[in-house]
Amino acid sequence: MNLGTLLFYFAKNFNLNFPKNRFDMVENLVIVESPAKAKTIEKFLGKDFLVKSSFGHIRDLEKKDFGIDIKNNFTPKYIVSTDKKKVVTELKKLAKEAKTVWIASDEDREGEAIAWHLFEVLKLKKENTKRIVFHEITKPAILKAIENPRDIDDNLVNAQQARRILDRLVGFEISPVLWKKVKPQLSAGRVQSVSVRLLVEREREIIAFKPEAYYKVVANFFITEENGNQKTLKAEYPKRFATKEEVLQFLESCKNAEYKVSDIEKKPSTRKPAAPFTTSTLQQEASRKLGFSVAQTMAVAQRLYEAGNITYMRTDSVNLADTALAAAKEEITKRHGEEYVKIRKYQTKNKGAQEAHEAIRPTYLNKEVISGESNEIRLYNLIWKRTIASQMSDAKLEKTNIKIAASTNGEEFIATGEMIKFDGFLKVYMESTDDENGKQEETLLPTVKVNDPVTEDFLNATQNFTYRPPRFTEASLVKKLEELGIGRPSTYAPTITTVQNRGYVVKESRDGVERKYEVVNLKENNISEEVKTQITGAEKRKLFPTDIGMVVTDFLNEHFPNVMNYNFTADVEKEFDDIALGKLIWHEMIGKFYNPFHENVEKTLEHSERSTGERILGEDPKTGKVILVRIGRYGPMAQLGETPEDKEAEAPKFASLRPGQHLETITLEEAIDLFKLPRDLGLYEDKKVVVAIGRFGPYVRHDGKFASLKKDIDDPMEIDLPRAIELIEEKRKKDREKFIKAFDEDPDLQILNGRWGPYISYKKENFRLAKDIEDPKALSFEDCMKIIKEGPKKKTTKKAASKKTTAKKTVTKKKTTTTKKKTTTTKKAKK
DNA sequence: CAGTGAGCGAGCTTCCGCTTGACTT
Repeated sequence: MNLGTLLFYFAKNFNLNFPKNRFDMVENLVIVESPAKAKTIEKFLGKDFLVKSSFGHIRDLEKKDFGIDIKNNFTPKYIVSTDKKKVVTELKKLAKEAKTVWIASDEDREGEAIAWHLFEVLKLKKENTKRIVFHEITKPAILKAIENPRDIDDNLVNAQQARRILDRLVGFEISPVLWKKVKPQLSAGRVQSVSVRLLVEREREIIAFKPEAYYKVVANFFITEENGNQKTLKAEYPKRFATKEEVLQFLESCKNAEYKVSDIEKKPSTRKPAAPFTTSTLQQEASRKLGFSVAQTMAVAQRLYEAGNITYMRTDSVNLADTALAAAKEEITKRHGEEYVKIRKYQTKNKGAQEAHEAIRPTYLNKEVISGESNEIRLYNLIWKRTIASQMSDAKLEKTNIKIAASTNGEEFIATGEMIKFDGFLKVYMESTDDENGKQEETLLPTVKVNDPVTEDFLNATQNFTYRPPRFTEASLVKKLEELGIGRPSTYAPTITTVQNRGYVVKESRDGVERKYEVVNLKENNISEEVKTQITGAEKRKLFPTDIGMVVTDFLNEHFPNVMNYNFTADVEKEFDDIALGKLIWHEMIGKFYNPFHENVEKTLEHSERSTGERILGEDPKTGKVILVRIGRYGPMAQLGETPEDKEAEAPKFASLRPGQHLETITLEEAIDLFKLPRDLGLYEDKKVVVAIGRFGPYVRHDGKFASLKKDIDDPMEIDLPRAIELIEEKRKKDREKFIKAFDEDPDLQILNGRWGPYISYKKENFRLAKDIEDPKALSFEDCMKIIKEGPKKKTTKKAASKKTTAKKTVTKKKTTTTKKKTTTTKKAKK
């Protein structure tokens, strides 16, 4: 070790641990939940306080035997989570040395439980342990908290234990029922199952929806203002027509009409700014305005939080600290003037809210722009605007209706416009809506008086269709869950991931379909008709329930209606509140739920049928055999012929459903088509060419080799022999190019061309070539062996882990997808 | 990488909430 490294080593340790851990005994140890919070608080408290974090919960129920002694008043068995052992050891040591331990976990049910677990696990003593709480990370709030310590609230802790145990019981008792009755590896839970139910019910409403046509009439007028300016005025006829006959009749009655302004109405109105962000509203707005997924929003917000730019991002509170209110007032006054300031205290409307934190806001409101990655800048900007706007004056608007009457039939058209009299908060921020069609635009109306004449330009009646209920986006599902009081800020994003991982839900974009609509015009007393086309039903990044999601939901609805009830969470929350108040004993509450629940589980296991979502579509016209669809071992499938009782009989034929086909909507004709494959196309080079659909989509097979059909270009039902030969030849060419070099020294060693460029293949392991290698053909045998030896060491352990039995295949698959996700986030972080 | 859908049985899966840390096909 040279002098430089020694000095560095010394300096590093001196700064971090030296004064507090080694020489001076720690006077005060403060434990919070989040490390970023610890850093901030340490600054406020000064030298006598060491602030550490528990990284959330440190213990959880054991997984074996539910971690609950059911027969013994549901006594929980907790164990320190493996990833928390290190933290616990460190905290234990520090707590032993400290004179006073301050437990400053959040002031809510979970926070109180964390405090209690810490007390138990760290073997703290009552005399020198103090429980403190604060809702905002400001110096006055922290100092005030230190002055007002209290004891751990056992009732609140019990409420949390009841919550935890209930969730474990529900999840771990119902999931195994699904493994037996539907499919292994499935899951059910108080939150996830209801989330899927929302999607399933909405999907069925959409399937059942029949659009109804109606006609809307719009008129375009010319008008000359007093100063001589000619303006156009667009007005709508307030009534809708159901049929074209009525439209024609109405337009006929408008022929030769003269028009004049018959009435002007002016209505003042005000608009208020939206409350500061909570987790759920941030996710919604970031989705609407920035196109973020909820997970993405949380990841970006986490980075902003860790950099000290915003307050905590998992919160259900709309409250702002007084210091923030004062800063907002100052900022707004400075930027826009005093008349734009209106300090407001918002109150949460959500019943389940626990409000342990502040709303999400910039730490320093005078910082309008931060430095960082582009998504961080954008999200911060959104938070800054929303926070500032929340403390600004109402916008004052004036809504104007101008009515225009036709001389022939006395009917009136209405032109509406909105004028902003005072912009107020609109100067900074405008909340978006989920409404897909209703994009309103500010329209400025011309200046007119009653009885002013107007001239007709044209009238047109456009055929419209009633719109089906919208599908959920991630963010709108979160909004709905929050309204129902289901889930917490820390679980919204993970819940959406879970239901997708279980295969209950997919997030997809789907193309719309063309639809024709009619337009009837009246211009210069001539009625003409035209037919136009529009695209309808297109979806962008929406959540769709899968067939398995639907089957599981139906099964759970039938057998566990109590848990699937949208009010279940709200109802048990009331009881948790009573436990927290000391009015109810937690294990009695759990017992009351559990006994009938468990009986139901047993009954279901014993008596209920296996659930496959089977639907009989009809008969195959060729063979007369039944055609049905159901969920099979490998997913949704169609079956031709009964499952035979005795083994002598002819076995049924099977075919997987194609992407986009669903158990509930597939027609008999579509199912019959599925059995038209495999198709024999003929001979090529004296060998059969067959087209079929496999696990990876449609393909042609020839001479033992496979070539995929081109997506969106080739149709397995239509493809002919010449095209198939084209694909086979293309595949052959690709295979030839794949091979770069082999070696006489060792036949196991090859250089190949892959999807990610050239790579070395050696005994079934692949090694990437460094980017600076220009000509892989020039590599010698020794060069390759060197690359193999220097290849990533960790990889071997990874490989070993994934080389388990085939039964584990799905598990390893899941693992690789999560690691993929992780790498993309780290990549982003680096940028 | 490519036509699976039977049945047996071992051993596994699974919940919600609180936090952050990770390593390459």
